[in-house]
Amino acid sequence: MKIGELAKISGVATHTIRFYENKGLLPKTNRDINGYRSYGDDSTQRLARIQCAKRLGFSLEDILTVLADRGETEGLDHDKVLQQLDIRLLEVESLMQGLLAQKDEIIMFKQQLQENWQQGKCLQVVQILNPNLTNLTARAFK
Amino acid sequence: MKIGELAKISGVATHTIRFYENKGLLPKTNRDINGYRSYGDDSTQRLARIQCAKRLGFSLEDILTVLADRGETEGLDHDKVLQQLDIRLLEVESLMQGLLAQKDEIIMFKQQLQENWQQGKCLQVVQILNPNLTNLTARAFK
DNA sequence: TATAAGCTTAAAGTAAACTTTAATGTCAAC
DNA sequence: GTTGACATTAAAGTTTACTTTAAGCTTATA
Repeated sequence: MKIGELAKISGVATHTIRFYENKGLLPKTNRDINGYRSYGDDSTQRLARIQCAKRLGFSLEDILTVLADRGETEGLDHDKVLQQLDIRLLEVESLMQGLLAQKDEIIMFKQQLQENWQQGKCLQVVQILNPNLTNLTARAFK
Repeated sequence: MKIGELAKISGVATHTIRFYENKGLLPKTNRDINGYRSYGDDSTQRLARIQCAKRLGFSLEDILTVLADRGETEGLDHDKVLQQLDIRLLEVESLMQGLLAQKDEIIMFKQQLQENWQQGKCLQVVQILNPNLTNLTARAFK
């Protein structure tokens, strides 16, 4: 399997796969005579694991650390894994609270705006908001 | 008022204030004879507006765009501002849904982990998680 | 008078997870 | 035999909102 096919199957772009290999997230794979990377089915699984860990909220750095530790004699500690998941859970909940606060703030702002345009303390802010704003992207916190 | 005092009052660090000035978010201010920046009370308001817009989820870029447009004859369009707020509201809700999904996934993962350690499809992933993980930071999506 | 705190600048560094570039090589099809 | 799709590399670029650094003035306090 060449890198393009793996990319299609896994849904991960070719350059991302190479990037992962560079980072050490994926092992160096065999090459065909022409120098092209040649993958087996285990590669799909490996990529799937990375995607899954990402969905759980772990960074590539975290995953890398783990991969580096593989092959050591010791197994993984059940409780410690649970503990890490709990830490992440708290983080996620905290993020959700932050977003909720922001949502409320926007809603309140909208209400005030609809009630009295051009007046009041919070409306000073309106004066710096402008209809031509674009590029609103995901920026949730701080 | 020197920059340090403004920083205390506004809760924005001195280097951040200079950074904002560089970006054009704050106007170039008067200087004392010694070259120090000298601020009036309007600066606190200006900073407060920026902070408020940030709380609503707008980026510095967005805010900058707006500030650049100030001084033009035309006022702001009530409806368009509302529209922008709605867009941001949708974004925030989408982010919240993403986090909720992640939370559920972690919880399910935990359950499976507690039920049967070392077995099952999802537990393959556990095998790459490791107790030494640190540096879990806010990474919610993709 | 000495020391510490505060001010000045421009430029580079930081984080994360890629993406893009450039310059080139290989393969399958028409 | 040429076109187009796919492969290779290392290195630099992207994004956002700062933070840090370096090297040097100025001011207030003891």
